Amino acid sequence: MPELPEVETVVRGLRKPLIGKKFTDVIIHWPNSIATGVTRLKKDLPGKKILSIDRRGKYLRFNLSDNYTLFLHLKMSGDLFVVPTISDPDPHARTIFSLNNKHELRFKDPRKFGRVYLVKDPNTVIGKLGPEPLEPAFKVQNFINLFSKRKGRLKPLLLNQNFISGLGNIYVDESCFRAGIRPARKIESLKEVELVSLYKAIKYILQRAIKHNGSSFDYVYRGGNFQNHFSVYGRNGELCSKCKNEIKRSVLGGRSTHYCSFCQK
DNA sequence: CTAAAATCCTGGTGGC
DNA sequence: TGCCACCAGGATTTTA
Repeated sequence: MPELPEVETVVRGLRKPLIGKKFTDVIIHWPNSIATGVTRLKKDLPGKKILSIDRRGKYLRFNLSDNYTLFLHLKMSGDLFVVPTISDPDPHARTIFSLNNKHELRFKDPRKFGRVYLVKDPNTVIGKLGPEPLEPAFKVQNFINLFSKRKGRLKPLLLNQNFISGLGNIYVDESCFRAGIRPARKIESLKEVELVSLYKAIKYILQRAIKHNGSSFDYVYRGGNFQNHFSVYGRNGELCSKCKNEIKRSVLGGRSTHYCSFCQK
């Protein structure tokens, strides 16, 4: 489900209720989601204190005491809530992290694609991720350099987390629209001036989406409203806001793709 | 090599 | 109302 702006929004919301708390237990309703093993998680997590929470790509990272790191990936339908232990049970809560203050962190995930990792070495989880698009150190020249020797279509490359981290289906389509580039463009055909505008578009779209607390959908609503500002995503059949031609939909890399065939070259 | 398709899953929607 | 095909914000693996 969530891409960089949604994960960032979740992280910001979890800091206040979680930092300084300790895990006391973990209840696992879907063992397949525990990527680093049910036994290890049950044994090693209780007693660990949450020192800080941040994000790397689409992974939430909990920095714990004793140099442990807990990573959560929400995949398509995951979400996280901190609620009192006495709250009504949630049928979609696949993993429940008990805390030492009569509250618990619930990993809600209807589609069960989400994953939990508890590790000592963070690189085993995030070691291969590409650069963070919003890091100040990530300059336009760094972005341009990424494209050398790359082949194929633009969109699948931007979705590759080892190329650049954090982008997903929505924000790739929106960024391509803003840059005036078709998602299906061949990498080799991209001019430097186009990569510059793509770089700017990605930063602009992600920052603006974070300001709106990300995007919400019917079945995963978390308060964000950037879905009301989509230019092309999910708007196939509607008219382009810039040129009034029809927004098209195609399938690229197995993903639904939205673009304006007039504005995007 | 690239690229599409299948896979992991549930749930909502729209057509008939 | 029921049934069914299809769709979904991700990412990896298999097949062509």
